[in-house]
Amino acid sequence: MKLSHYPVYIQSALYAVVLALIGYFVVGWAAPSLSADVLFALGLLLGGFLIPLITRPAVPAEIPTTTLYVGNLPYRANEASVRALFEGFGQVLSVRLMKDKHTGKRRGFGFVEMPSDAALAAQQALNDSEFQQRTLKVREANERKDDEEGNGEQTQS
DNA sequence: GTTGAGCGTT
Repeated sequence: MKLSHYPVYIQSALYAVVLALIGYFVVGWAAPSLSADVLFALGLLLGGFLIPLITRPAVPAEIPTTTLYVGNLPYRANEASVRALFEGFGQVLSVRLMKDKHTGKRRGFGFVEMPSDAALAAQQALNDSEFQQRTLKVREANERKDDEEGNGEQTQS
C-alpha cells in the first residue's frame, strides 16, 4: 500500500481531492457565508497550488532505473537474500518476490529494481549464474508500468 | 512439507 508505486496522475488526483476537502473546511470555517460550490472550488484551487509542494518530495529521484526479471529462483529464497545478492552490483531500490495471491506460496520468480547501469552489470553477472544450487535467469523486465530506460527506450505518452 | 516454465502488486 505504497502511494509512490501509483502513477503520478493518480497521486495528484488523490492529493487534489484531499486538499479540496481540506480547503472546503478551511475556507468554510473562515468564510461561512459562502456556498458549498464556491467552497469546493476554492478548496480545489488551494489544493492545486499545494500539489507541487507535496508531490515534489514524493517524487525524489530522477535517476533512470531498470526493473529486472529474476526467474528460476529457489523456493526457499527470501527477499533479503535476493536483495543481498543484487546489492553486490549497486543500489537495490526494490525487491518483489511474487507469490501466489491465494496460497501465499512462492512462485519462484521476482523483480529487482536498480539504477540502469547497476542493473545491466547485475544482469550480465548474475544471469545463468548459480544461486543456492539453482541457475538464475536475469532479464530485463517487461514493462508493466512506468519503467525508465537509460539507453533510448523511453516510454512517453 | 510437495513443484520448476514463467513476466507483477497495491
